[in-house]
Amino acid sequence: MPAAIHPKVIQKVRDPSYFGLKSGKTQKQAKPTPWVDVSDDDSLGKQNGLKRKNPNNMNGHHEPSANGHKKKKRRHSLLSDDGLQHNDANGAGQPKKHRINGAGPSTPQGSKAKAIAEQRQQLPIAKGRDALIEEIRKNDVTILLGETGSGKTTQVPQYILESGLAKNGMIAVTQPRKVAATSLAARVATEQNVPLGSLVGYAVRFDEKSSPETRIKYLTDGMIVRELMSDPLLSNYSVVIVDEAHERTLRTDLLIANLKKIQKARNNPSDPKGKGKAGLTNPLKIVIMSATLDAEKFSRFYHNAKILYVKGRQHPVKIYHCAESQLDYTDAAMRTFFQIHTDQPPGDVLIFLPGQEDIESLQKSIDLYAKQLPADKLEVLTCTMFAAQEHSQNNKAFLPTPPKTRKCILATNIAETSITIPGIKYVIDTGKCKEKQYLARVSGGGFDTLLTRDITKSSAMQRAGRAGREGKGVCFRLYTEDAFNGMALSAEPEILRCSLTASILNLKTLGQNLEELDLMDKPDSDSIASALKTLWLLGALDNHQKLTPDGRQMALFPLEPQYACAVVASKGYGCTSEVLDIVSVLSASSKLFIDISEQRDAVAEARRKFRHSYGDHLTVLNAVRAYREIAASENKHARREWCRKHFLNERTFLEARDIREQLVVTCNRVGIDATVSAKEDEDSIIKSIGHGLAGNSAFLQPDGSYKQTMGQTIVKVHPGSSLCDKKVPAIIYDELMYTNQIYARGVSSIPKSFFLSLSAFKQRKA
DNA sequence: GAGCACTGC
Repeated sequence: MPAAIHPKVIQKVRDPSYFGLKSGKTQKQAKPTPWVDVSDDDSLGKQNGLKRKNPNNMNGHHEPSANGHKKKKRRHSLLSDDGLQHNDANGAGQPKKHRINGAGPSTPQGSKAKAIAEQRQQLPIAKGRDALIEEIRKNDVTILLGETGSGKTTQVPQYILESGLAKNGMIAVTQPRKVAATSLAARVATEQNVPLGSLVGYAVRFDEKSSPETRIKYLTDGMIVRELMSDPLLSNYSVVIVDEAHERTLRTDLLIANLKKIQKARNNPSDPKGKGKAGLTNPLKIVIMSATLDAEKFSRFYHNAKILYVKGRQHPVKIYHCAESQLDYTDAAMRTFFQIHTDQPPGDVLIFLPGQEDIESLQKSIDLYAKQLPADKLEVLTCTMFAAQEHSQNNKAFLPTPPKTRKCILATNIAETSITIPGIKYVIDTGKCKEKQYLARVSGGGFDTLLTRDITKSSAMQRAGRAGREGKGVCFRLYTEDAFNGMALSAEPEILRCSLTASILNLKTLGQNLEELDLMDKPDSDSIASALKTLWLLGALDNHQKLTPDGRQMALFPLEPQYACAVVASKGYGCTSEVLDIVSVLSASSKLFIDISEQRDAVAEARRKFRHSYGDHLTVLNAVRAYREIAASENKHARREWCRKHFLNERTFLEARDIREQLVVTCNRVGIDATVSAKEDEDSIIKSIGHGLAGNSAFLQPDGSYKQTMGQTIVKVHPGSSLCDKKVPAIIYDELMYTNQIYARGVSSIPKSFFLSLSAFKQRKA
């Protein structure tokens, strides 16, 4: 047995005959196929809602198989002569549904871009254009339920613009992700035949292309929530389109709640906060766009707003479920892959797995077995894809598949929404994902968990859909149909499973209290109490939960409140420059230190060069300083090489540089001199950070463990930390993460006496 | 002594 193989792989590897590969020649599998076909040939994927003929299928309160029957009847009763579906007979409690396909022609733009105009007209939504505009004209709030490929995100803003519905302001289209906002804006600018940034623009963090002529603006949900802080009525916009609302990101939820408030104020002339006070003459139109499932919930939230439905364009995907549940999903995935490989026509395979560890071990198993395939078979090329992996590695999945080869991509959720890989014909869905969940604890400040769990129905549908982007596809689910039916409909909204500290701080600057806000889903009181306590500890709120002057400053920084607090505190310690260096790296989206499992020793060796005896925060500072020195003297290529050699992620440095610039601007605004440097006074730097992380601290116990200062939890220093194995009297940490144990990550040593001075400091303030 | 899905300002 090859010595290089990871022990976990050996455990998973079986006799090749297990899936029908024997001594160089292929044969029908020895084992009966474990799959049960649940879709009939004429309506592929119907039961899973991938090719929905009935919009009501998507409300998902019933099991998919039962659903078709029950609701079909209702749908027919909704049909009327004008080609729209009216839902008048269904009682007041039910939201109204209209089908907008099949009405009215649309007007092509300009004669030059004829091809583009034709393309636009081909989109499923084009037929419903006039009906859609009419509904938006008549109603303050419209819910648009559009499937993948309907064209809603690019077309609806243009229809609204062309119809003159947004005469008095811009049309905002919000997106949860930056890439979506920028690329959609570029696409729509092309369709309008204008330069990007003129009539059509976008605004995302670090990047904005817009001008006074901009009428359609794509922006991230985070961006518009920030805008809310300086313009609480969003007076620049006359239409706000919330796209991908079903994802229920924290920021989308806050936006949706505020939009309700804003609309009431702006559309009601007698409201003192509305027309009169703000001098606004333009009422606000809201369009909520959702891909699946939760449309009725949005409708209920907005006083039973009408739901419009538009069909998508997606190739049929045939779905197979396992006959029995699988104990080992990586092993099942491997058997399924080779079944596809031996029995099915050419086409690339995408396997969804929960995390990096599974991906790497499965890749090894597949590669090992692929070598034993008979020569007349297609070659197997495996690619991996996960967030922590270098970009260049992730991008390999996009390269065209070489001739006589079948590509097998092993990916996490990254391939579910964020990235679309072309050429996928087969999807293997393990039914598992990892999800971060915040466990609020009023004492000790709560911690994150990151555990493998079952996916949701909408996630399963999304994964299957990845096989039908370019043609007919097949999806193999490594779980039974019963298991599918038992899955939750969609993921819990983010607001129910993350720390609310930052949101509460931001809302406070708007004079709002989260617990009083009319939210679609309200977080539990523990979560709110824990966040309020943290903000009080940071000195952002006083004893009456009122925003302090420091808190007002903290809210202006695009940082976690803990780090914003550290920046504000750094003014008193004279080390703002260094604190900015550290917090900008810590708030970058990817980690600075790269871990490559095969090169563990080399990684540890390289890391030693930056290691600081105080711990991880000053280790980061050392790395930043070293990079800055290299960057000053070396060219781009040498910089990249230096980063590679030291297992540092250069993209993190570059992103941190952008963040730092933004923080400097904020510092200047609130009167903090960002150039003040502590030079070698490292104690000051740690103390500044300590102000932010005072709630995240633990003392060494006589038995050598660390116990929280604010709670009873025993925490372990994460093995990736520079302080792992070191015993120091007191530590502060960036976060607690529960995986197998409760680990403190991003750990620094701090003098115990600091906490005494801190409480004195707090009393002085109170 | 052991491991980490994905976003956003």
